[in-house]
Amino acid sequence: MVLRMSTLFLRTLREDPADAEVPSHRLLVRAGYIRRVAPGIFSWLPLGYEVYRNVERVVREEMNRAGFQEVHFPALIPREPYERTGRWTEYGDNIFRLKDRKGADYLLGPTHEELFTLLVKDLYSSYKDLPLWIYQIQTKYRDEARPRAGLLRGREFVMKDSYSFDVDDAGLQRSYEQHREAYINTFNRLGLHHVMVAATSGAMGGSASEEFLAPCEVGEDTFVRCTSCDYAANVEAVVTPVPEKLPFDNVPAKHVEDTPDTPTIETLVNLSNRRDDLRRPDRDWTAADMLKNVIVMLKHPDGRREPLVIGVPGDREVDMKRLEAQVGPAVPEAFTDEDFAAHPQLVRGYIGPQALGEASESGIRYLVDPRVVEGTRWITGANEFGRHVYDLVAGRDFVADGTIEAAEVRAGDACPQCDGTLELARGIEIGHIFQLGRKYADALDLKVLDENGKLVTVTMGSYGIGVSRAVAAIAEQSHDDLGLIWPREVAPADVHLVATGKKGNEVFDVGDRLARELEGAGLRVLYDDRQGVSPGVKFADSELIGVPTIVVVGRRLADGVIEVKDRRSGERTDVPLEHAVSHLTALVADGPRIPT
RNA sequence: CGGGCUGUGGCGCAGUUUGGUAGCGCACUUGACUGGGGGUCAAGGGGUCGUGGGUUCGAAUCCCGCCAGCCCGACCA
Repeated sequence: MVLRMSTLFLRTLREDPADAEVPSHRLLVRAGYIRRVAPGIFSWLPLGYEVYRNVERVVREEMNRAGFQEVHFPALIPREPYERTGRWTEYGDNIFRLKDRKGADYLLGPTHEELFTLLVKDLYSSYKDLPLWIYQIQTKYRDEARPRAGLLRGREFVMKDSYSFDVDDAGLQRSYEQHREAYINTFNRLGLHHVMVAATSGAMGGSASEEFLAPCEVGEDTFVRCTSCDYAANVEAVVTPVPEKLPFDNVPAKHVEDTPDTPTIETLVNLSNRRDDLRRPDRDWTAADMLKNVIVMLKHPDGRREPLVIGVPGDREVDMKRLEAQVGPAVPEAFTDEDFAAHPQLVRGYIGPQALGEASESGIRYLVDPRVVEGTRWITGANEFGRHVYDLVAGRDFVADGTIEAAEVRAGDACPQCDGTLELARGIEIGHIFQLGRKYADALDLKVLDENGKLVTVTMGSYGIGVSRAVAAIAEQSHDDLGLIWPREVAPADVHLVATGKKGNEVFDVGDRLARELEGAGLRVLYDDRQGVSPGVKFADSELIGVPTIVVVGRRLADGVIEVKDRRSGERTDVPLEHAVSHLTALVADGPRIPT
């Protein structure tokens, strides 16, 4: 393959597009890989489509190698299957809906669990047919409230989604692990740095799930990793290590105090340390000694509204995303003035555990952070305006209805697996693997006969890789001030051949011949054969476009050499013209050839 | 859905405060020069100034409405 820049459908931009903020978006547009059509919707230009297809090819090859079979579903789907699983409603505004001429409802598929499940149900009915692993590479549609960052969060995007079908949990576990393995291989080949983190399964339902995140500042997901062991988790899924219970024999009995003008934790801490009658003898009180009780209103899918109070140490906020992950499918909403009016026992700013709990008079569910273990000693609201209670001991003076992982996670928090501490980082979600279990099989009645002739519900896994997003993730991880730097496997060409010299100069004849010879040797060549374009422009374009190897046929041709530059390191090597083909062939030997 | 910002040629922007009939850089066309880091000169082509209404002799500019886009947040396998 030789792409000649004199005729290539390409226009590079000298300046950044105004609507692009993140590096991948900026550079992909500037280098002429993609163009925006509408928010979150893009067209691929020739160079971009080369890269896209390379990513797709790697994903496909790795899936096939791991034993998955490729199928292909429509993107335009009738309402009925999604109605049966409840997702026609659950997805809300996030799906594109449309009607056909008869007025029947259709949607553009946001994901395809339903169709896969129904297809398997259509064809299979015996345990002998399982396990089954099938996948597709499909354009997906989601009407995102706010598409952003170019290809990173689009409304139309390409995803590889696969599904495993097993008779039992042990089978699902094997399928899941097989998938994890295939994903690691895939991302390694794509040159994507990635971490696997424990995740919550969110709206997909199911139990175990892990995400593959490409660490990167513009990533939308925050995750933690341990600085000394291999623990890593999405913040939503971080587990707080439960401290040992404390003895409380020496803690004074609880006592209620007047604490005027202490609407915030900070003012309460200050007052407690200032007043002799409240001061702690051994050390100062800190925010971590305060038990902060945050009230929210849970809205359940059936419309029911339920108040919930969450108790967290006063030095931490409640992280709404973590809370949502815990209470799903219910959605936490703010507790309004009317809600307070309806619950007079709750005094805003002075809520304390004594009035809480399902067994209490209020009957309001009270969940605490795992750090609030038996024996811990707290200052907290007295359920009266302007008053707090001191030396309130968990397990002695109050009992919560349970614990909840809703407190914010901070760098330096303890690792749940070892003695180490956690650090925070951001990443782009490039893959997600789920053990779905029987949610969809139940809803769609997918059963097979087991070896005893008994009907059993199939258990499923669902697995996704964002193919178009991966293009952006690679660009995000692999660029510099001058432009993109593609890993060889996905680069739009193996070598970027630049001929530079006066119009009609022999460099163009040599360039033409070299391009043909490289093509003959199986290399993919991007050839800058433009005449009358200054060398500066050509060099700048070659760096912007980001092909890993840049070959210059120019001034040094007089000495019988061409220059070979490594885009990433910037290293240059002079190579005698007669060795050019063998040198370059060896250089890209590890990379892909023209697919046969 | 809330907050902020922005809509002027393909791209990036000035012009709006103070109304006078649209400009700069890049890109594009033609010619000449130049030929190793986005080069120079000359001549060109291309714009419903987001949109609808209003004020005015006259509106990119002032007033009212609407639409769209971007960023932050909410939301989101």
